[in-house]
Amino acid sequence: MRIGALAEATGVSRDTLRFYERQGLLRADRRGNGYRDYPEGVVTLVRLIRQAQSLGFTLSEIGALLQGLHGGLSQNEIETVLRSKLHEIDVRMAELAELRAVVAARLAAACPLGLKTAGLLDPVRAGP
Amino acid sequence: MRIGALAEATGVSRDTLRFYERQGLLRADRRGNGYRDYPEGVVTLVRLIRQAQSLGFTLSEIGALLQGLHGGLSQNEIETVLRSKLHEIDVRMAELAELRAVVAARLAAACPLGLKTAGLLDPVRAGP
DNA sequence: GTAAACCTTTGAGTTAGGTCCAAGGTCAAG
DNA sequence: CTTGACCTTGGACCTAACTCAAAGGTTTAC
Repeated sequence: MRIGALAEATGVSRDTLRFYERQGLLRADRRGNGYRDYPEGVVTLVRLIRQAQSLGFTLSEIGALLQGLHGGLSQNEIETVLRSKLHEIDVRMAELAELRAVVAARLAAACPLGLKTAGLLDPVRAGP
Repeated sequence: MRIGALAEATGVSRDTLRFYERQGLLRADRRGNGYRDYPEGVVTLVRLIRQAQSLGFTLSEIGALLQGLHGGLSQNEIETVLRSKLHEIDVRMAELAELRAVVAARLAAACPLGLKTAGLLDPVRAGP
């Protein structure tokens, strides 16, 4: 698969794909003429990168994860990386749940406002 | 409250606090000598900003939300903003749950690898 | 054989979100 | 009345993650 097709298939620009390669996230074989030739499954990989990214992981974090998955690390190291990512995800999810509760409470309270006098953006409380 | 105390209380640098002010996220009164004087509740506000930020909201998104909360928008507009934020949070949470499943499945499978031959980073499947 | 649509590289520019620094004003303590 | 810890501004600089442009090689289509 050449870069144009990959760009087309993933919605990620050629420039960005080349950028990801420089960052070590993607790898491509080369044809005789110097053109990149992406291996099978690269579309899925690019999609995973974008997904992880949209969730706040940096490219270098993703790179570390992929290095593991790519066989550069031992079984044990891979597990460690995955476990720590899992933990991060759980933390993020908990934070999101918290933020959601704050926003939902504000919404439920129809937000009478008094930003200065009330506790600004404290979670809405029950009692007086 | 002066800027140093706020920085101390929130763990956010003075420079960053001034930056947030330029971005319209924070507001401070001025004392006779020109020093910023932050109103009550600002610590909570800064913490909320950081929290939202850590979840992938941009400063300008946060700014829009705060404009609403700050009374610049009508009750109705505020509700709309909050509802749309709530929706975004829900989408994010769903995405996170998905990513978590992928990573967890990889981990459970102890990731035998074969990145090239297997579907790279597809969720691990059951049957053949 | 030439035009269009691909591809290559290098290198500069952009945006977001800070971070640092210089030059200087303010204020409490000794 | 100086020292030190505050504060002010303006502007330069930094990293991440792109994005674009220039100059040129390759393939396919006519």
